[in-house]
Amino acid sequence: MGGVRTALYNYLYAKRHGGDFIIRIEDTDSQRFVPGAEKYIIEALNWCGIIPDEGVDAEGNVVETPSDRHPHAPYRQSQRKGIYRRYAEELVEKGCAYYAFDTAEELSAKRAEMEAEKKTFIYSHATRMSMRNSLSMPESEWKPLLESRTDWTIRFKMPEDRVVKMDDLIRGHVEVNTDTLDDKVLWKRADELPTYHLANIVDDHLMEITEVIRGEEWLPSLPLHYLLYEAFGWQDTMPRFAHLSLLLKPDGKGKLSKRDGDRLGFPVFPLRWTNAEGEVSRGYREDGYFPEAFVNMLAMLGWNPGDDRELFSMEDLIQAFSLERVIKSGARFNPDKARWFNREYLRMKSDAELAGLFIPVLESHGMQVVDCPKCAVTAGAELTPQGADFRNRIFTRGYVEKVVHLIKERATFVADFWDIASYLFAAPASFSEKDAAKFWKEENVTLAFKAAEFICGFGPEISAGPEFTKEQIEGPLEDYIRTSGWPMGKVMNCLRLALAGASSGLGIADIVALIGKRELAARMDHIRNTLGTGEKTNG
RNA sequence: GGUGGGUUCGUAUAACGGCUAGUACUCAAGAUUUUCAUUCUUGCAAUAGGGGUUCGAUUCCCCUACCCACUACCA
Repeated sequence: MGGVRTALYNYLYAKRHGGDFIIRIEDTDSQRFVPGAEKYIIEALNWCGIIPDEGVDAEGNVVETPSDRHPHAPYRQSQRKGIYRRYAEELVEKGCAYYAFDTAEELSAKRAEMEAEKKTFIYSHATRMSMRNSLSMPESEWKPLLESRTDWTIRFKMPEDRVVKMDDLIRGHVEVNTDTLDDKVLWKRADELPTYHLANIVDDHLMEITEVIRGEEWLPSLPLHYLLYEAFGWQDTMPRFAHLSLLLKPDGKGKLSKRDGDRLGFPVFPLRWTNAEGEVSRGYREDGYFPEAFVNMLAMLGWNPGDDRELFSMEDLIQAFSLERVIKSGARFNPDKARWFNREYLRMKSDAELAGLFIPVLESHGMQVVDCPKCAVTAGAELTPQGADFRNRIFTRGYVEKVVHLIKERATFVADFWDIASYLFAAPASFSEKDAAKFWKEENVTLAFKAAEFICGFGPEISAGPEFTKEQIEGPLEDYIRTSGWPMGKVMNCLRLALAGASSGLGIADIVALIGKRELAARMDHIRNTLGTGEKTNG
C-alpha cells in the first residue's frame, strides 16, 4: 500500500505538470532478488491505472516512448551495470571518494569493538584513517590490491563539519551537519554493482528526472544525495525532492506491516502476493475492491484537496493534486474508510457493469445467465415476464440487472451480492429459525396466505405477458391488508420469510414483481410443507 | 545512544495569528419504511504538556514527553 501510494503521488504529480512517469527497477541488490516481484509491481500499478510513460511492462518489455520524448532505456539497473563504475571512479579522481579494502569481517569486528564501549562506529573522517583504504595507505600498497582483490568498494568521502542546507517540497528547509554522516559505499567490486545512492543519482541525472517523490525513510540520505550531485557538478539539474510520511498501522504503534493485515483482517497488498515460503497475503483486488476506490482511498491518506470533496477519479486527482497539500505526519490506515470508499464506487457503477461482475458468481452457484429472452428460450427456459426461470435456473441478463439495481445500495462489494440476493435466483433453502419463531405463528400465517392469494389474483394471468411492476402491486397490496384490518408488519414478514427465508430483505412488492406469481405460489406451498400453517401442533 | 522528521476528536483531515475549532469514516440516538438495509436529522468526541512572543497562538519560538525513520558492501 505504501509503495502504491508513493507511485500514485509520483504519477499524479507528473501528470499534473504534463510530465512523464517513469518506472525504473532498482535491482542492485542481487542478494535480495525476489522472483516475480517486478511483474507483480507492474501489474499492481496497472490495476490501479498507473501506466508508465517509460519503463517496462508486465511482460518485461520496454514501454514504447513517444517519439518526441527522450528514451532512457534500459530501465533495470541490473541491465545498466556497465555505466556506474566510471562515475564512481570519476568521484575518486575528483577526491570525493576513495577505495576501501576493509573486509566485511573487519568491519563487523570494528563495530562490535565500539559497541562494547557503548559507542557507535561510523566510517567517517574521524575513523577512516585507521581503516584500510586508499586514503590511509600509501599508493604503492593499495594500488596492487585493486587488481589482486575483488572485495573492495568505493566509498564517498563525507566532508568534515559542513552544514548541508536542503529544501524539501513537503518538509521545507532542512539542515544537517555532515559530521553525523558516514562514508557510504557507492560501488562494490564484488558484484560490480552500485549501491542505491550512486545508482539513483546517476540514473536520475541520465534519465532527466526533475522530481523525486519518495518515502520518508530516504530523508536521512538526502544530504548524501545533495553532496553527490555537487561532486558530479550536476547541481544545476538536480531534481527537487519530496519526502512522504509513512503509513501507520490502524491500531497501536508503528508503521503498517503485512502482519497487521492478517491480524486485523484487511489487505496490505494491492494484489494477492505469495512469497517464496508460500505464505499468501491477500490483495485489495482479490478482496473485491474496485481499483478506483483503492486509488481514491490511498490518495486521501496524507493528501487533501483543501475542501470537503472526498470522491475523486484519477482525472480529478490529477487536476487537484499538489505537493503543498501533502501532510507531513504519518497517516494511520483505516479499514472502515476503505470499505466506505468501495461502497461509494459500487453505487456509482451502472447496473449493467455490476451485473457483468455478478454473473460469474451466479454461474458458480449453478445459475445460467443468457443475454436475451430469445436466447433463454433457445436454452430451454420458460421465462417469467421479468426474465427468470427458477425451475431450470436460467435468467436473462436483464433480470440480473434489475436485481442488481435493487441491491447495490445494500452492498459494499460485488461479493456481497449473493448473500443479499440469493433468494431472487433460488427459493430459500432454509428458513431463519429465529425469524420463523417470531412471525410464523397463529393467524398471521393464514393472513399471509390470503395476501399471497390476493397477489396471485392481481393483474393478468400468469402466461399473459407482464404481470405487474412493483409500483402497480405495492399500493393495492397495502390497501388490501390495511382495509382488511390486518397487522401490516406481521403479514409482510410472514411473506418475506416464505419468499426470502428470513425477515430481512427487500420489500415484498419488489420481490414479487421480480420473481413473479408462479414462483410466489411455489414458495408459499413450500413453506407450508416445511413449517406448517402456524397452528400449534405439539401437545 | 546519535541524527533527522513528526504530534488537531478513536481514524483521516480543515481552519491569512482572530466567530462557538469545521468536515468525512466509525459509534450512539431519533425519524422514515411492511422487515433489514438505504436515506434524513441529531449527538458523542480533539489542538500532547509546560514556558515564551502577541491585544489575541491550533498556527510563530524554546523546553519536555511521546511516535516514526535512519544509523548495512539493503533499498
